[in-house]
Parts: sequence; structure tokens; C-alpha cells
Amino acid sequence: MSAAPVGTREISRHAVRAELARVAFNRFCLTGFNQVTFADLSEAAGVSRSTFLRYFGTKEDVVLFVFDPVGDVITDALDAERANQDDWSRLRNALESAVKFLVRDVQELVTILGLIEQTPALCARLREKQAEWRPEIVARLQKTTSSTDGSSVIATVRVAAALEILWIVLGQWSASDGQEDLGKLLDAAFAAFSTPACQQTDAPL
Amino acid sequence: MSAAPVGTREISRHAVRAELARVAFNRFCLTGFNQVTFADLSEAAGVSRSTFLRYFGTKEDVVLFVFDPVGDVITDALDAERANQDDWSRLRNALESAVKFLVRDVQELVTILGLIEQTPALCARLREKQAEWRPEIVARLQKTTSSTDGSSVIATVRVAAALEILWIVLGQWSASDGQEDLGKLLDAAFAAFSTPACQQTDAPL
DNA sequence: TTCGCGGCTGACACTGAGTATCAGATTAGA
DNA sequence: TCTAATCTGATACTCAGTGTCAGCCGCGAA
Repeated sequence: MSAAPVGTREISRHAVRAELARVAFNRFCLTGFNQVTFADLSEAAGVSRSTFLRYFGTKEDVVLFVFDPVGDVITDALDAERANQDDWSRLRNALESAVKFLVRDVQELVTILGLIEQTPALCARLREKQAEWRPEIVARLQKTTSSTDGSSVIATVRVAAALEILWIVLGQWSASDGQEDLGKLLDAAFAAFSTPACQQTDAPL
Repeated sequence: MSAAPVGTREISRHAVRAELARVAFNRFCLTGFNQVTFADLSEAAGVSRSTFLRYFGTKEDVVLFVFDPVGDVITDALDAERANQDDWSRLRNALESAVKFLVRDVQELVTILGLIEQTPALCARLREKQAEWRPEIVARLQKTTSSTDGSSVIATVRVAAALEILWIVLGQWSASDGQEDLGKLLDAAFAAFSTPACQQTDAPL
């Protein structure tokens, strides 16, 4: 599914990319995203500025390229779901797949999320990626649904809401230093739609 | 509430800003946002590049500054709501205030939304503004609520979902060239949360 | 009216992101 | 081993955005 490196060239490229990102990430955390230039990064990594820029189109991508597969992860998980569940359950479970994919090293993810949170440019770019994922996810959510309607406002809104939950939950989780259980956080977040929406805003939990 | 120009200096500044934006907007629509440079804009407007940049910090703001008051409009509308309504109703009505504020000239707004839609940089910046509004809106939504809980996941999710609806509805509306009724579109969008969330994704409408 | 002050303007210089090109080194694969 | 594709570093370029500075304009006080 997600760009399995097949040729030796691809393997090499993938490895170099990871190493460059690793070196750069330390600099970003140390000095701050905006303060670090491509000249700094290339020097620290021991390659030319040209080469560094060839691996990452923009400075934001140096940090955010790890999120690229998330869109596919969600759509695939949505397909794997048994279709006789309601939209919210399917989305919740798809989101669980997404966070499972992201949480390989807890400490690393917490650090990345912290860096993103305090850097508006990174937040913005991440939102862009999120917007790119949405159409495909909407299509998959509707595909297994009986009637395929042309105007899919409802599905679009639900997917958009679910993707918002993804970042809200990850924010909560990283604020707790990765201690809280992501499954429970997802449940608590989705409760915003299942609870009777009375003026009582708080979760029973 | 929203920056009423008081001194003569403020009035002048406001007027110049509007005129510069007007001239620039034509260029953007004609040539495309990314193709137009500040040099082009300043020449077209008859001022120096320095002056133009003093009125708008970034090229994105030349287009998007009209959305700046929306955050305040929503929070104010939320306060004005009778508190004995449920969260979704209050948010829906607050959003109606927002779209009413935005729709002064239908054709103009449709054009702006079209320009934004086909320019990733503008989408991203608009999302940033949206994220800036959120905390204050969440606070207002909870303020009039009986128990003020510290962890406000539910309220945050609901506000995030509502703000997503804002752009989804505006997108739908501008796709119909401003023909469709925004109130009905809002209702249809919020139905994503009120309908029983069965696998039937489509709106009864 | 004249003076002085604060803000506006244009000109200029500068940093840094991102694009494009090119010659030479390297490597995959026949 | 040979060839062609690819990678690399160097260089030059455009443009966004920041900062500075001297001159100008309008406004209030003397």
C-alpha cells in the first residue's frame, strides 16, 4: 500500500531521507523551526544545500513527511471494516488504525507533536495534508453504503469531524506525555456526537 | 467589537487597505494567486512595494483579511444565544451569523471562495485563522454551561466540527454560485450529527 | 504663521526559501 | 566492461518578507 521501496535506488533514497530528517529534527528541537535554515541543515548533515532540497521539497516536509501515509492507512482501515457498522464506529476504528501507525516510538511522536504545535507553519501544512486525504476517505465511507448519493454533505461533514478528532486527541495525548490511553481518548472525543447534545457539554467519562 | 476605526488615521488606513485589496484581487483572479508578485501588485496600485507590504504582512492576507472578524462574530453570536439550547443549535445559529456577516456581496464572496479553493496556500492560511478562533469559541460555548469542566474535549470537538461545517457549507454554496439557501445548507450539514448515524450516510433532505 | 513632532512613504539592502541548470561522479544492469 | 540513468554539488536566479533610513505630510502648539 504505502510506497514499498522496491529497487536498490528506492531503498537508498528512503534511507538517506530518514537520516537527513533525523539530523534536521534535532536541530529543529534545539533551535526552533523558524530559526534553522537549509544552509544549517545541509551543513549539519554533511551534504550540499542542493541535495537536501532534493530530498524535501519544503522545510515543512522535513518534519511532516512521516504523516504522508496516514491518509492511505485510514482509507484502507475503512475498507477493512465490516460494512454493517454505523459511520461513527467505522471512523473511530479507522482513526485507531491511524494512531497505531503513528505511535511507533512514543517519545519521538510526542516530541514531533510538540514541535508542530508551537510552529504555525507546521500546523498549516499538516492541515493541508488532512484536506488532501478527505475526498478519498469520504468516497470509501460511502462506497460500502447502500445508496450512493451524489451530494455527500453528511459524509463529508462526518469525515471532516473525524479528522479534527485525530489532531485533538493526539494533542491531548501528547500533553499527557503519551501516558493516556489513545483508545479511551478516541471514545471520549466521539462521545461529542453520541451524547444527547444537551447543554451539558462535559463527558460523563 | 471588531476594530471600529476611530481616529482619522485609522479611517485612512482602513480605506487604503480596502482599495489596495480591491486592485490586488482583480490581478489575482486574472493571473492566478501564485503568478502575481508584490512588485506587480504595487505597480498596479500605484504605490511602492514597501508601502504595499506595510498594509499586508503576507500575500495571503491581501485576500484573507476580510475573514479576520469572523472569529469575533461567532463568539459574540454564541453569547447572544439563549443558554438553554443545546450545543449544536447554538453553534448552528452562531455559524448563521458568520455567513450573514460574510455575504454582503454574493458575487464577490463566490469569487473569493473560488480563488481560495484553487490556491492551496490560501486554504492553509485560512485554516490557520480557523485554528486561532477555536479556543475562544470553546470557552464561550462552555461559559454558559452549568459545570465548567477543565478537560473540555467534547466542547472542543463540537466547535472544531462546526468550523469545518462552515467551510464545507460555503464550498457547497459557492459551487451553486450562491443560489442555494445557506440556512438550509447549514441544517443539512448539522444533520450529520442529529441523524441516528446509521450506515445510511445520505440526508433525507 | 511657524515650528516641531509623529507617522507615512519610497528607496535600498539584506536574509532565506524554493527553482532551474549543468558538468562531473557514481552506480545499476546488460 | 560498457552504457545509460541517476545522484551530487555548484552556481545563478526569482521572490517573499524584514529592517533601516532619509524625506515628506499633516496636525497641534506657541
